[in-house]
Amino acid sequence: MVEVPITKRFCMSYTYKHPRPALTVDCVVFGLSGSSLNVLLIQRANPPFKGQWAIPGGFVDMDEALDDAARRELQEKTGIKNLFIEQLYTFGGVDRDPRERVVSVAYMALIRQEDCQPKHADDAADADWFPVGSLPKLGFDHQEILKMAHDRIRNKVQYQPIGFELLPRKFPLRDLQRLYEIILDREIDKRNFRKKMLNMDVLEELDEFEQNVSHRAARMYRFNRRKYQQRLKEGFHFEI
Amino acid sequence: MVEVPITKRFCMSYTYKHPRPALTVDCVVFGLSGSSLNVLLIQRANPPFKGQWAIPGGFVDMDEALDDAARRELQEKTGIKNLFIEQLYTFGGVDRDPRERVVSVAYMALIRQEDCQPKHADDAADADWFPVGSLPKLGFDHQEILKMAHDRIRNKVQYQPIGFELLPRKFPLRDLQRLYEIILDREIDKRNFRKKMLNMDVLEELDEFEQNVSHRAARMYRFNRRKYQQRLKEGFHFEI
DNA sequence: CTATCTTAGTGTGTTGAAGACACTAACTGA
DNA sequence: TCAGTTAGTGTCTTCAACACACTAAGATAG
Repeated sequence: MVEVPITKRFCMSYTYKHPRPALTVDCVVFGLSGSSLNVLLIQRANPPFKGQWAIPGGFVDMDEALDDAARRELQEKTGIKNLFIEQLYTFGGVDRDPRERVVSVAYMALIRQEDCQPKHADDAADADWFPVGSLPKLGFDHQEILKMAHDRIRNKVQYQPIGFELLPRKFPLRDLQRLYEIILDREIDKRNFRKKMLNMDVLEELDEFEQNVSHRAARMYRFNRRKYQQRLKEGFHFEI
Repeated sequence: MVEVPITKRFCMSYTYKHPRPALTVDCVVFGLSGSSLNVLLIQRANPPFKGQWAIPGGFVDMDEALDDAARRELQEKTGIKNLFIEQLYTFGGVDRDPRERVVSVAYMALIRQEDCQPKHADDAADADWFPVGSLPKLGFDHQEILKMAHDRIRNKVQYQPIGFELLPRKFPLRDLQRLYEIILDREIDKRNFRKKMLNMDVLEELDEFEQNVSHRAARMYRFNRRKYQQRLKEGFHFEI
């Protein structure tokens, strides 16, 4: 069971008694723009699937944990450091990659889209946001990964306060409601939504209001993580 | 990105330009006995952690998908072929294994415990069932894996009909209730339980009764997967 | 065969949350 | 000051969750 690289220094190659799959992380990055939930995709600069769009990803270094690899990858692609990530699923079909066996640990990340200018990494011809409703054809099994991520966010947003990761720190309730409407793809009654959300008592009512709107300005709120954690301990469950 | 083994035939070794972690699957196998939820553990025959208990696992072959590796592993350890498995999480901390970097895809399996005689594989000194409430000290990060599996089954049993995987095909409602009481670790009201369960209309009422009991015999039921699938499409949600 | 023991099997009332629903308040700009 | 736009608010109905206790059926022992 013990396999040690026998050559390392001089020829930079690594030898094992048994073959090993390559290990990568792939990240489905969600962002929210005015009216749609979006995914960050990169356009592949190299074969296979050259020119096609795919979700960003890369190899796991030997000295970094999986989460760290995902974070690094995302920082390279988006420039953002401390974003919300969560492991999604590991895809290990034998022929996922036409070149060789590659096992990929997929992550999901949520990001405040306005904070982020997609960067063109050197392995990408382009990088851009696409609404989840109208995605281009994707390379590899990324369609499947994306579907799983979409299912996951749609589910999870309903019982964990992860939606806030997509909004600015301070937001009017209208925007929070819109977020849920976009992700869940259904209309929500304004009064019931406010009642429920405010009753959970995890939002902080601020003495600030929207700026530069040509109508009554809405009050701003902020998610209070401290209060949320505390309420969790009291047996509370976030639910929308 | 393209790494091809350069030697293969003669010395049976595999060389890559970059180092690769070893890849394993580990399985948390749950079974139900009279009064407790149990986990199948093996006692390690070799270092590291020799003599300590651990969850069964092994290396992923190059020509098998991850799920297949988990199934194979389980068949080797329990002799059972078609059991319920579900991918849990992938553990990839840098120092999980003292020998070298090992990334492990953890699975959860549910099994009808009475159908299963744990087999002593050659890498195990022993194999046995332990109640989740009183586990021995475990090697590696298996404590953490097990906790995650336990959390997962406790959650999932409430909104997916996976509990049936732990029971014989035909069972009295009492046993089903007991299953939930054991897994959720709380008492459930008999009338409410029956009302709810039967109203979901996914159980088949059989014309069979318990045998060899010294009191009124309970009617037997069977989970009807076909009906369940059908009801799902109608927008139904299993919930207990 | 009768009494006792044990578990199976059943219905109702109360309470609280979810959801449907429409108007007034506040601010802007012409 | 009037028109336009969005913010912000309360009540009623309905349905599911939960609490709760007795009768029915079969087995066994005297």
